[in-house]
Amino acid sequence: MDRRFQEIPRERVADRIASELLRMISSGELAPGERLPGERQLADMMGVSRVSVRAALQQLKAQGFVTAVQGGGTRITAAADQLDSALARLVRSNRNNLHDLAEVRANLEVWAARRAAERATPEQLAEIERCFSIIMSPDRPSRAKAEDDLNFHLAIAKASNSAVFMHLMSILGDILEQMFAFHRYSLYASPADDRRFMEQHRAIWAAIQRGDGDAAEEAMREHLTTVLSRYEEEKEEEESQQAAPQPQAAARG
Amino acid sequence: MDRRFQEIPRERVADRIASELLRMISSGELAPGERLPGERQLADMMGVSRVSVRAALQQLKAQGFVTAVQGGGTRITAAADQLDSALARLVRSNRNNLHDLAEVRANLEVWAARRAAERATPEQLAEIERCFSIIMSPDRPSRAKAEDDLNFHLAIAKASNSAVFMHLMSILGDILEQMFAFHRYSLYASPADDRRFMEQHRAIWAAIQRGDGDAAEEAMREHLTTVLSRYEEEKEEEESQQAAPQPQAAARG
DNA sequence: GTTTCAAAGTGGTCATACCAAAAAACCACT
DNA sequence: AGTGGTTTTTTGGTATGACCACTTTGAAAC
Repeated sequence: MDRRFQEIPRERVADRIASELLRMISSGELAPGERLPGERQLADMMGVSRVSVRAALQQLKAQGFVTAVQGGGTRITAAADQLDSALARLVRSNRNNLHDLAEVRANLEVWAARRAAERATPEQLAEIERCFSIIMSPDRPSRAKAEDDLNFHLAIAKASNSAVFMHLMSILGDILEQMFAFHRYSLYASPADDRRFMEQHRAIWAAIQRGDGDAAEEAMREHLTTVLSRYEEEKEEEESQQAAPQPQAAARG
Repeated sequence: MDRRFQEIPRERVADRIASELLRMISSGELAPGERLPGERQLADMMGVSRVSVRAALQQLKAQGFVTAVQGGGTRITAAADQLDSALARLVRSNRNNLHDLAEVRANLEVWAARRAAERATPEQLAEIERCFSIIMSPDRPSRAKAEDDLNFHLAIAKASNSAVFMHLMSILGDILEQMFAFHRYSLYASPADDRRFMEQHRAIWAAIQRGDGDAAEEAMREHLTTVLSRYEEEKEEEESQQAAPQPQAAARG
């Protein structure tokens, strides 16, 4: 009962391993969806037995951080899987939600851009620059454009150094990707838009590179506003073709 | 290869054991505090290996249902006061994530304020006004302040008319509430702050009321910036004291 | 370029042994 | 009886090695 002599928390090996892995996850060192080394290799690297590694993984599995499939390896649970199929269902049930989701994501990305400008490590800056140079190179196949662009934004997201943000983004990102793929939205239509986007990307990168949080935030905001407006246009076109009622949004105006 | 007679997804032994034990616990067959049979005996009774029993117990331990102490046996944990969200665990594992989460939430709320100003229905406006009048009334018991304030923000969130946003907020809100309660953060400390918050709330409400999205966004941004800065101060204070007593719920359990 | 299929890799389970800590049994001695 | 110390037993924790079932992968065959 005497609190003065608190016992040493006899550190169990398995707990130690679990903590370490959890640290890697929460620090973003291990990204959602990423497959971590096999149990044998992990045990070897950490200098412990496979039993202990399994015990640690058992804990993390029970808490939903990782998902193991027999023969397939163990992966960091994509937050979307465990957190929110509900959100995906929500979006699928009402297309207006897709637009909301895109707006929400835009807001988060603006925040991430500022954080990246303020906190990115040299390595992360290098990665952003690499992605940037890719999307700025001319004559890249248009098929890869969307993916390259996504990588650029993803690099910035990682540079925000926020595990919370990364997990939220993985939720929103998965859903958005599904939805956009489903509806076959083709952004970046005109060459004019393309040039404009490139210019905006350059501004974002420049701001982050010189660590200017305000500028990064503003540049990202402008970029996403443009993107969203393009999406709006496509949406309106599509809706004019096939009538889609809009129940809510009783505008006052 | 006839899929019709495909076997049930091969239930893992450990999971089967865990389920059985959990059933006994939840049915009261195993009372809280009761010591359950040793791992060897358990394995023998169930006709499985001790490894599988241990894997099952590892899961239950990770979820807080049982507590094992070396040499002392494994006992049913009294009350499993566990909050279950992957994001919550993420935040609990690293306190820096809490701040990130608060910032993310702030960004979303700013967005919601604008939407509310632009799209709120008359009924929703009335609800916001009701909540507003409550938090503006003097001499309300300080115990209810936090809750009233939350209701005000919640009314605005609802007025954004976005299911996606509401869903995300419900996730973030739950976590933040639990985290703040756990760390015993007491915002709204000084009367000066209190007055300032009231003024900011008034500005937010005024902007929404007249349908001014820009002003609503700006007012909410300013408000949350203030709140976050207060949180920063408390965080620094606490960290300077360092000796945080940390009650029962610490991860080690 | 596909399809097929066997080898490699991975998680899941088992058996055995040993270690460390707690609990229980035992044994003095007062 | 009761107290304190010692020994023995029980219990959870870890290590090793082996095997199984499944997935992945890549080379062979088409």
